[in-house]
Amino acid sequence: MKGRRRGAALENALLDAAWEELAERGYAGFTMEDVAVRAGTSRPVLARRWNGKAELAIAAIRKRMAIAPLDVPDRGDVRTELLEYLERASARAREIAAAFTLFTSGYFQETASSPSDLQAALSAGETRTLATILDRAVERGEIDQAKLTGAIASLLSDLFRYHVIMTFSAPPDDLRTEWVDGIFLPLVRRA
Amino acid sequence: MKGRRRGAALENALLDAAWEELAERGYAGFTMEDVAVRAGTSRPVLARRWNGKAELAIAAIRKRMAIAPLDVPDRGDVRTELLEYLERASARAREIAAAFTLFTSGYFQETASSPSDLQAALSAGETRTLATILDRAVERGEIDQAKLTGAIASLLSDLFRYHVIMTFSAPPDDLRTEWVDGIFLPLVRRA
DNA sequence: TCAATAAGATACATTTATGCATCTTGACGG
DNA sequence: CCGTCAAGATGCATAAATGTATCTTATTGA
Repeated sequence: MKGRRRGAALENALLDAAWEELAERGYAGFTMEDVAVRAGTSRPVLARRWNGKAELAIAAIRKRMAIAPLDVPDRGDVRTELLEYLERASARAREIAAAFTLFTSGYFQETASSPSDLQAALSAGETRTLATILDRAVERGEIDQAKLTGAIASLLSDLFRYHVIMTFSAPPDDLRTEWVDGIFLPLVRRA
Repeated sequence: MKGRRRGAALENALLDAAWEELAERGYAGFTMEDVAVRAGTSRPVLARRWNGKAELAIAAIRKRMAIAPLDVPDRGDVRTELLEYLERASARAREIAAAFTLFTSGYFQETASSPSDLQAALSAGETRTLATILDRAVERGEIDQAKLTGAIASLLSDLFRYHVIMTFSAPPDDLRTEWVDGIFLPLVRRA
């Protein structure tokens, strides 16, 4: 027996339990009951804090996303920064996959939103980070502004997310390197 | 009153109704009851043919995928063939999105498969089509075999599917053209 | 030390989807 | 023309999940 938890300590334990359930079973198999059991408590405790499973799931994902900030500092070199960006994003692969099951599993049918809204809602910081890296690279003269069309500017994050969504896991190191050296940089490098 | 349907005619009507439900609500909101009502019949008629909603949904998607074959004939030019490939694939956007909601909404948790199995199961023909186009292009000497790494060879279909999954709609014409002319061909063109 | 508050347990009603059993009736084949 | 079989309707039992009300008890703060 380790006593009775209260306030923030309890809430953290509840969100952690919710996250583990989400990561293991996806939003489809996500139930308040299972979360309560895993957290060693009962449903009313959850019901007092969140209205329904959707709210709980979002709160759990948000907390988890906040753990690993995605900002990449200026390293003086695009390639280094892009690889670092992909590496950090990879640490969030399971969070992204979990968030995705949320949107395709009925949440979006209530809010009438499509999964791309997830991009705006949860990974706003992610795309901003990439944009910042590319802006710096343009300033340095490493890449050509004119070659940065919309499709190309989002190419790396698109490839990354597609991989995560399809495999439910992070892209391996060598694949990330291939994206950067074999695809992205050749397309935008200054002539 | 248009009389009582039987056999194959009835089965087609059931699968069509199931497909419309899937496309409208996604797998999460997909119920046998709703399908039966839409088809103008009752649940036992469905239960006699399929065991559960997963089987029914898969049958509906399969039937739908079979409508528009994806083979692209030899046009003598890669660019033409790639654009045609993307155009035909676009006609299937809703099918792909619907299939995807199926896999992320609980079906895969029963079968312990990840969404990439969907790729293998449902769009095997799709990737084969692209591979065929690229093989022809290599033979013609239009693109460089050595440049066709794994990530690049699947680049177009990856971009296409990512777009479909995120927006639940087909990529517009100009975006497809940008993928081909602005991204893919520059990467693989013979020096 | 004690009162207030919230954690935790338990029980009940409700909702939603499903499987199955039964029964009537319409359509097709011999 | 009629018998057979399946379509279609209806009802019931079940299972899973949720919301909520109630009650006990541990913990915190005055």
